[in-house]
Amino acid sequence: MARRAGSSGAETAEKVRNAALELFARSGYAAVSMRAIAAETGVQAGAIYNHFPTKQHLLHDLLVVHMETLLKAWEEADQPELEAPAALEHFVRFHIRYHLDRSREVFISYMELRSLEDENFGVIERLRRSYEAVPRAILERGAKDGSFTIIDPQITTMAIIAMLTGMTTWYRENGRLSLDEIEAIYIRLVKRLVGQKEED
Amino acid sequence: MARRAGSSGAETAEKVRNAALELFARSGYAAVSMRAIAAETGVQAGAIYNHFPTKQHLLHDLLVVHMETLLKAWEEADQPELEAPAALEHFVRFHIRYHLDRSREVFISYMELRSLEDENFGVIERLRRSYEAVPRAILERGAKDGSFTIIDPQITTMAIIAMLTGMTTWYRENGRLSLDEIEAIYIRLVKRLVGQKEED
Amino acid sequence: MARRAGSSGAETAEKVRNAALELFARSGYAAVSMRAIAAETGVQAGAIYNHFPTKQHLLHDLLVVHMETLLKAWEEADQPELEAPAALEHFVRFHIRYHLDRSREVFISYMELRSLEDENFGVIERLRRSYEAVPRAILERGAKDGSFTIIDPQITTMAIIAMLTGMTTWYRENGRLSLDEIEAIYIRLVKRLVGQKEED
Amino acid sequence: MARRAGSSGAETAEKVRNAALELFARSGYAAVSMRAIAAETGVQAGAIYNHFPTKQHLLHDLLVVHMETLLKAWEEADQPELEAPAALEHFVRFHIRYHLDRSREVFISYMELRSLEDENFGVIERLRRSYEAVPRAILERGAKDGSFTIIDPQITTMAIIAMLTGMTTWYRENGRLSLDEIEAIYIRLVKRLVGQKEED
DNA sequence: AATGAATGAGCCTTCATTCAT
DNA sequence: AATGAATGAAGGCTCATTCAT
Repeated sequence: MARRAGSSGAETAEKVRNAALELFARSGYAAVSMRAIAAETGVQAGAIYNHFPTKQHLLHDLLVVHMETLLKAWEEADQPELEAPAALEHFVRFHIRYHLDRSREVFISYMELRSLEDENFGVIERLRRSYEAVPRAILERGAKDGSFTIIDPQITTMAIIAMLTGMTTWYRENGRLSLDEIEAIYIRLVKRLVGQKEED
Repeated sequence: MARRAGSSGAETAEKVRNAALELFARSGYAAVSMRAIAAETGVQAGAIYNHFPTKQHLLHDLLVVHMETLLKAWEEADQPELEAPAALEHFVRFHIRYHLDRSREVFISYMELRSLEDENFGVIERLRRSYEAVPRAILERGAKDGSFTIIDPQITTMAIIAMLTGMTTWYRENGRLSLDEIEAIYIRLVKRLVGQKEED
Repeated sequence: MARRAGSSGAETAEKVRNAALELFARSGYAAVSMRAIAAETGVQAGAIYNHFPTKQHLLHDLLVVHMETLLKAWEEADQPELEAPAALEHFVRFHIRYHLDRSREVFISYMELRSLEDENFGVIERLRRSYEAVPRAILERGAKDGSFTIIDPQITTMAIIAMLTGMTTWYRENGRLSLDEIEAIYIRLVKRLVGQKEED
Repeated sequence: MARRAGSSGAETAEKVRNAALELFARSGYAAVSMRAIAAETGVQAGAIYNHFPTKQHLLHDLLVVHMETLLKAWEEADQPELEAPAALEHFVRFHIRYHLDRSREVFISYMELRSLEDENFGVIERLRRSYEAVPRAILERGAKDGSFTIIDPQITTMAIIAMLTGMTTWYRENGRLSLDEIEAIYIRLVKRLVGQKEED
């Protein structure tokens, strides 16, 4: 049998991307075989190669798309007119929601950097830096206008990102706290980190 | 030739453990072959099986030893008589130093949990919980005696650990800040997270 | 898009034949993929199957066409009225020129016989025998009329063909000797093989 | 099962070489799979890699060993004190006997040069030139001392080698002529090519 | 007549593991 | 306790071929 009626290229590529995302997140890039991805996608392994030239390209593609989507999502969410405190809160909300929706992407984009070959690694690394620049800029703005008392902008940025992203590790839909509650707590924790007085 | 003069069993086991640690940390469990570990150790692959029954056991062994050593190290470092604020500072220092010294163990103990088969997974997970109980207990002590204003002990614990451990990701020996400086910054950040007034 | 404007069926079949010829000669039948032939032709692999039912048919077609063209070319070149010595010289000239022009066909017709499935093999083998009969008949004619002193017609025939065909292995356009010079030398060598006195 | 009692490394390597030789000669390098070689050898495909790092190395090894054995065999057979005519006859006998004994090696050493990667190709090409230098030197010696009347030493050399080697293509043990008879015929043909008077 | 997507088999190679030595 | 050779299963990828479009 060749192509089944009704299947289209773009559709398969998307299904492959999804299957790979799920499996890479669950078991790690190296532990997932092309055959496993194919099985999850509902095609033979060879068919994947009509859409991605190598397994490495597939990972790269996943990571690039994730980072670019993240950056674009922020661009759209960004409200540049906000003062630093409101901007920071806005960013935290955005980051939590976005990363929870895409926990698999987040996970592999942190875990599988080492699985990328050199050149691909650089591309992703640069995109990631772009994203880290977002909270950092807010921190520096708040530091300048006196609304924050930052200890060290660079380290505080990394601390905030690590703290927020760590959430994807343990968050469960039916846990003790609702997402809204968790979000509220994290916002307060971040305010403390940047030395902003709490109103409550 | 069987055994090379001067090599003893325990010595080889240790060299294997070291090689595996290094390689797992660099490339991930699934991406590292027994042959690669053997090559790094200076023996043939078959020889590893005189010391570890399977690759999975080797990983398990590494993680158990790491977690147990960490717990034992804390037991020795622990100064139960300290008040909560001093105890927290003590813990932060301990955690940073210990984790920086063993960044490879830390890394794989976070990354390769998923590579563990079910039973082994449980063992490590329990040990990890034991360690997380340490800062959590300090937080709760400080909350009770009024020296901290904790928002949520559970989340704050996870936040602190994520924040501190994240450091292993970007710390470089010759970076902008010395280890002492970084440590001092992190201590201040942690104090903020627990709502402790800064003396300085 | 289906067919590109300006391309016609017969045209594509010819381009495929040419590409296959080139690639089979360079790398061998088994080492050349239909995709490679398609790429060289400027179409997708599937398109080849509109012109040749299988890869094996393509090879067969190439060899049959080559042998038939060769035989037909000889039929046209043949000058039956020539005496044996002149006929032999005529044949040598013909063989060298023809084989040099079609070195790729010659090469694969000698190399890829083994890649042919049984039935196809027989067809080509028979055509080849027909061609070998040409010099052999000349030799026997010359032997009978006393102009040659043949040691053994069969072996001498094979020796002449091997000798002449070997040329395609090392001949280079810009070598030490021109084609005319090489031809002259080979004619003299062949005359020696058949025991014909040299006039020069 | 690991190793079967009684099997040794060198033994297996030799069996692999033999199987590969046979199969490469019969079907060509590209058409023969490692599995096929393994099956013929009586091991699993993976076992071959204990002896040869890649399929390409296996081919290269086969060709190098063949050419070196050939050169060494000639060194031992060579009788430098012989006059050119006797030396040539000696060489022809040697070449025919040796090439008939090793027709598979001869065949692939001519056919599979193109299957060698560049560097490997160079090694074999050089060895081959060394061998071609042998008859050429004899021809030049005989030309100088007047026992031969060579038309062109280079081309005559190639012609002789092509003629003799072509024999491996059609020789059958139970053919019309015995090996001794064929040999005698070829010696006479070669003498004609070098312009030596026949005594008989 | 051509494309693009798919299949199912097969390829070279590597792997965890075993075992005679 | 180590080597070296082997197994059997898999892994990434390619291939000849098919077929809906």
